[in-house]
Amino acid sequence: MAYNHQEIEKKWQDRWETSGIFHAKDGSEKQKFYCLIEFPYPSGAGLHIGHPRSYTALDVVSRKRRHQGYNVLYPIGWDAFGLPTENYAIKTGRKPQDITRENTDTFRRQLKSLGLSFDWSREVNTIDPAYYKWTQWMFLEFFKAGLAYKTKQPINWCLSCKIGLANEEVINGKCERCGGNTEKRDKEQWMIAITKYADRLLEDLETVDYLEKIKTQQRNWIGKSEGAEIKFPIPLLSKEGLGEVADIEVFTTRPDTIFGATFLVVSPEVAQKWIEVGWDASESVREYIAVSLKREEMDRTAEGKEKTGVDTGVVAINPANGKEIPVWIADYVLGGYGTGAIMAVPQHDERDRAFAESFDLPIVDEPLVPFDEAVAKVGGRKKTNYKLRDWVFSRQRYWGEPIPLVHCDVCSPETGGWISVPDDQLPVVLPEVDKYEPTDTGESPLAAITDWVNTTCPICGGPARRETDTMPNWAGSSWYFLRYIDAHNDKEFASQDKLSYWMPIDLYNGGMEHTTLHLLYSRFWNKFLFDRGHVPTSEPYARRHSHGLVLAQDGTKMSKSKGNVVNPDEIVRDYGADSLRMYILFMGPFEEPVPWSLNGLIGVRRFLDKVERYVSAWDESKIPLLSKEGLGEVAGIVERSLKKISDDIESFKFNTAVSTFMSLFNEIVDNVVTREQLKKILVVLGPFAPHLANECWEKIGENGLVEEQTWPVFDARLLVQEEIEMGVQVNGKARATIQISPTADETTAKQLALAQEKVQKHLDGKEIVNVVYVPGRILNIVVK
RNA sequence: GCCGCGGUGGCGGAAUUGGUAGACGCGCAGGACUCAAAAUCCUGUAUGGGCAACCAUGUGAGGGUUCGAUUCCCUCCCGCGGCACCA
Repeated sequence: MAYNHQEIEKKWQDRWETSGIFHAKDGSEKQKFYCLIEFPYPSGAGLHIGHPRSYTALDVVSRKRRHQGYNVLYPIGWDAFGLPTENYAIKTGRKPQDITRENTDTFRRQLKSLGLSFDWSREVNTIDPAYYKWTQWMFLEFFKAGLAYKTKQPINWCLSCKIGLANEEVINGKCERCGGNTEKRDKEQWMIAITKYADRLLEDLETVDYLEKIKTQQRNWIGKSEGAEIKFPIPLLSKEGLGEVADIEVFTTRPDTIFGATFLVVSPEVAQKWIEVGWDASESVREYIAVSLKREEMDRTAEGKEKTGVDTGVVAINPANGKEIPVWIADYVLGGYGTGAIMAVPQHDERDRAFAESFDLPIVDEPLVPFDEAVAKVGGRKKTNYKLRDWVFSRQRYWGEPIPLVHCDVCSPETGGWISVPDDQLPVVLPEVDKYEPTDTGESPLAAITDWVNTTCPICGGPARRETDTMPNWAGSSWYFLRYIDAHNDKEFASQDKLSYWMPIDLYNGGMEHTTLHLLYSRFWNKFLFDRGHVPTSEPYARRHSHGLVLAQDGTKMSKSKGNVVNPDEIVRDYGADSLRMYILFMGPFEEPVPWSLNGLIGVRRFLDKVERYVSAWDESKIPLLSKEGLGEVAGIVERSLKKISDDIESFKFNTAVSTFMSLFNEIVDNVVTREQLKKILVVLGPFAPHLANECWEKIGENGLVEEQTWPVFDARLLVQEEIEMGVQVNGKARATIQISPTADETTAKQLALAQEKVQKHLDGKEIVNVVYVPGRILNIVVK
C-alpha cells in the first residue's frame, strides 16, 4: 500500500482534536445545521460494521455544511440503559455501570478512529445521573399533566426477560429483544397516554420531510379509522338471564351497510365481562370463552382464517330495520379494539362472510344508505378509533431510570397515593444492588432494597414507599437530541435560547426498525414538551432518512453465531479509516441492504492510493500551456465531476458520488491539473476521505486544514460541455455517434449523421419518413 | 391477504427520470515490469456468431403505448420490508 494510513490518520485526528474544529458554536451569528444520528447502544460486541454506514453518510453532510459556512452540530452519545447489559451483569456478576463504562470506552475509541467529525465536547450518556435527572423531571411533567397513570391491565409479558413490554416491542407474539414467547398478564403498570396525541402525530407528518415509507409505517401504526358506535338493543323477552347486560354497542366504519347486518359478534373479553355482571351463560359458551382467553395473542392469529365461535342464544335488534339477529361470540373480534363487539355484514366484509359461511348464518344483499343518514337513523354517534395503544412505561428491571414517584397511604388519593419526588430531590439515583435477577413475582430487584424503598412522603412527612419500577430504555432516547444542545447545563435540561437556535434537527438518520418505536415515541415526547412550553418546535425532526443494513458477504445478516461478523477495528488497522468510509458509501444505494465485500474495500483503497500517487507526482510546472489558466477540457471534467458529487451528497447518492471521484481520477490521471483545480478536488474529497485529503493538502504546500476551506462554487461556463458525443439511431437502433454541440440545430445534426458510413449503410435503399431530434440527447432517423 | 419497495453481466451496482443499457468497482483473462513474487501499469471482459470490421439478441415473463421503453400502462411470476381477523 502506497501511503501509511496509520500514521496519517493519527496525525490528522490529533490536529482535529487540538483545533476543536468540530465543536459547534453557541451564540453564533451563522446559520445552524443540526445533523443527528441515532446514538448507539454500547453493546459488549463493540461497534458493528453497520454503524459507520449511517455515521459516515451524515459525517459527509456535516462536513460539507461546515465548508458551506454553517455552524454545524453533529453530536454523539450513548443510549446505555437496557437489557443486554443487565443480562450480562447477571451472568458475570459484575456491575452494569462498570460494563457500560468499558463498552463506551471501546465505542468511543472505535468511533474516533473513523475520523467522524462529532462534537465530542457534548457527549451524553443516558445512565449519567446528571442526564437522567432530566428524564425523571420530564416523566414528572407527564405525571403532572395527567398523562402518566398507573393501571392494572393486561400487558405483554416476556417469559424469558421477565419484563412487561409495550405493544411496539412485541413482534408476532415474540419479544422484540430476545425473541422469546410472550403472554398476556394483568399487571400494575405506569402508562403514558400517547393516544391523546394520535391525531397530531398523524397530521403533523404532513409538515415534515421523511422518506415516504417512514410516513406510511407511522400512519399504519397509528391506524386511525373513522366510523360510528351504534347500540343494538336486546329485546325484553331475550333479557332473561343476562344480568345487567342492557344492550350491545358495536364500532363500525361502515354504518352505511347496517341493513345488511345479519348478526352480531362479541369478543371473548366482552363476553367474560357479561358473565361478571350476571350473565347466566351455558356451559359450552363458558368453555369457549375460557379457552379463547387463555390462548395467547400469538395463537389467536397463528391459526389464520379458520374461524371459531359459539352462539350465545341471545338475540339483538338491528336498529335499522327492527329485525332480530343472533349474537355470537368469536375470537376474531378483538377485545381491545373499538367496543370489542361488531355488527357482522357478510355481504360487505370478508371476515364476516367467512364466519357466516362456516356457521350457516344469513347473508343478505341490502342497499347502502348514506353514512351520516345511517348513523342518525339508528341513534349512533361518530367515533374515531386508533390502533395505537398507550405506552407501557414501566419495567420490572434494575437497569433503567428509577421512576421518581413515592406512594403515600395518606396523601393524594386523587392520584392513587402517588406523589412526585420534588425537583430539588432529583435525580432519584439508581441504588447499587447485589443481585440483578428479575423476580418471577414481577417485581423489580429494587424492591428488595428496603432502605431505599422506604422513604418519607414529600407532603406529610409520614412513611412512604418509592416506586420500584424503572423506565423503558426508550425514555432516555426520547429526548437526547435536546440535551446535546446544552449538554452541561445543570439548571435546565437545556436553555431556551439554545433550544430556539438549534431546533429543529435538520437531518436525522436511523434504522427503519425504529420507525414505530423510538421515532414515534420521541416525536410524541417532543410534542408534549412543546405543549408545556419547554421546547420551541412541535416536531423535532425536519428531515428523516434511513439506511440499509450491512449484510455479511453471503448476503445474510451478520451474526456472532455464524461467525461472519466484520470487525471495524481490523479494517481500520489494515486498510485505513478513509478506505472504510469511502467503501461503505460506495457499496450500494444508501437505503438498501448491501453485502459486505472485502475485495470491494480493497478496490477503494487502490483508488485512494492512486489519489495519493497523483498528488505526490503533481508538479505545477508540468501543466501544459493551454490549460495554465484552468481552461480546456480537463477543467470542464473537474468542474462537472465535483458538481455532480456535491449534488449527490444532497440526494444521499453517496455511491455514485464515490464512483464519480473514481471516474474523475481516471480522466485526469494523465493530465496535470492546476493548483486551483487540485485544491477544489481535495476540498470535495475531504468529507469522504478526510485524513488523506488533509495529507495531500499539506503535500502540495497549502496551509491550514482542509476543513477550513470553503466549498467550491462551480463555474457555470465550465459546467456546459461545448461538444458531446451523441447517439444516432436508425429506426430506434443505435447505429453511430456524432460529435456535436448540445445546442446544435437539426440541420447540422442531420448533416453530421448522414455523413456517417454506418448510418448510410442502414439508410441504403430506404426512404426517410421522419427525423426525431432532441438536442443534446438523440437523433433518430426513421426509414421505410 | 393488504400496503410499500424491488427484479439489469460471473458479483455489488450505474443510467441525466422516455433518448447510445451495463458508468464505477470487484472478479476473471492476456500482456508489460521483475531472477521471481507482490505492488503497479496496459488491454480485453453482457450473450450468440465471426480472425475482424460487423450482425443479431438482451434489463424477471407476456402484451401494449411511442420515432424510441430498464424507465410509462395492463396481466402474471419471484424476492425483500412493514402490517396482519383493527370491523
